[in-house]
Amino acid sequence: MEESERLKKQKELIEYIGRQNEREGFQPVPARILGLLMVMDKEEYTFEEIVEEMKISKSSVSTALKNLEIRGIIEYVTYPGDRKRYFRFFSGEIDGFINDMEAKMIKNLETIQQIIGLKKDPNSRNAMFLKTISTGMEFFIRKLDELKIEYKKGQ
Amino acid sequence: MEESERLKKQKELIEYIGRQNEREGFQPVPARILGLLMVMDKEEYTFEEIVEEMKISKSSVSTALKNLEIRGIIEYVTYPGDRKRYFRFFSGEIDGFINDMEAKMIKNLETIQQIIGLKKDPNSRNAMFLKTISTGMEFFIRKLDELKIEYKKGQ
DNA sequence: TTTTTGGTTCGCAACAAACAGAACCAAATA
DNA sequence: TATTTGGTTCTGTTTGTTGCGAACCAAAAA
Repeated sequence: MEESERLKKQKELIEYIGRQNEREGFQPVPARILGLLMVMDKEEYTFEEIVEEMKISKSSVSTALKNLEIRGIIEYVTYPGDRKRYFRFFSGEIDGFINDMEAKMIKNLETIQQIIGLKKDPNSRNAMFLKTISTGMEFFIRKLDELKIEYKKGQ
Repeated sequence: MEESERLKKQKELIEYIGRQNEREGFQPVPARILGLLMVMDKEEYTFEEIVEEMKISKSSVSTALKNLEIRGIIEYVTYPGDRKRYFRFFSGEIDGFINDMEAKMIKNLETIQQIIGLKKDPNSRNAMFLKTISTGMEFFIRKLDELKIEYKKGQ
């Protein structure tokens, strides 16, 4: 692939990732900055460089970076004798990814069990449905834990 | 637990589920209606009943119900000689839940692989990170498929 | 001490989302 | 045929979100 072609595709991918991230609850600006830091060949950007590259105001970039950092999605490093901060993508382990998923499932499971616990008739249509779902979720959560161990060993 | 106490807890749970659902991208009104249909002992509500119970305008209820139905989260039934529609929670199988999760993972995986494919230096920090994540995700996706089969057999 | 650098914070304007009210409509009933 | 029922659709208001510019600030450099 030609250089210019590759660059163009990278830019498109940033925009695509931006939209994906928006669906995950990110605001437009952080969503795209995250894309930038993941996709480009240059993997460490200063504040100023992000402002220029994305043509976003300083204030928005400032807010966005803080936001992403607090969430633990990016980090910054500094170099001796250089006051600038260099922002980069912070790769969580796959574990983090799976744990998030699991945490969500567990939260859902707890809610479902609360619903069941509050039903007058434990054999009502919804109660039965929810019990089935609950059992299934318990199964998958248990297995997910096993998989995490299996994966770690395999490494 | 006393009846009135139970009812109060159910109402609180509806509000809680409402907030949870909002985080998943639902608007406030559909989010809470869904809670209502899951939690209450009365498991089939007419349009009019929802309007009264939730104190929401007809227009909002109308939009919300359509919304929830299109997403396949609720359904309605009718009874002969009764023009009203009775809305109720539509329980997807646990499979649906897992499939959603898997679909998301696959989409993420594809994006990650695109990023890697567009890197100039395939050994850059981010490229290496992303490869690790990618491998991990492939492992979990594969295993998830196996688990689905195992679970079905077990039933 | 003054200026520059590398940002942060505040207030506001533009825009988008959410909801209510009212008008509307088709099917059933009187 | 006229009215009621069970909703739907349209429009305007309210509310919330986003992002900018400008003012600001602390640390470093001049």
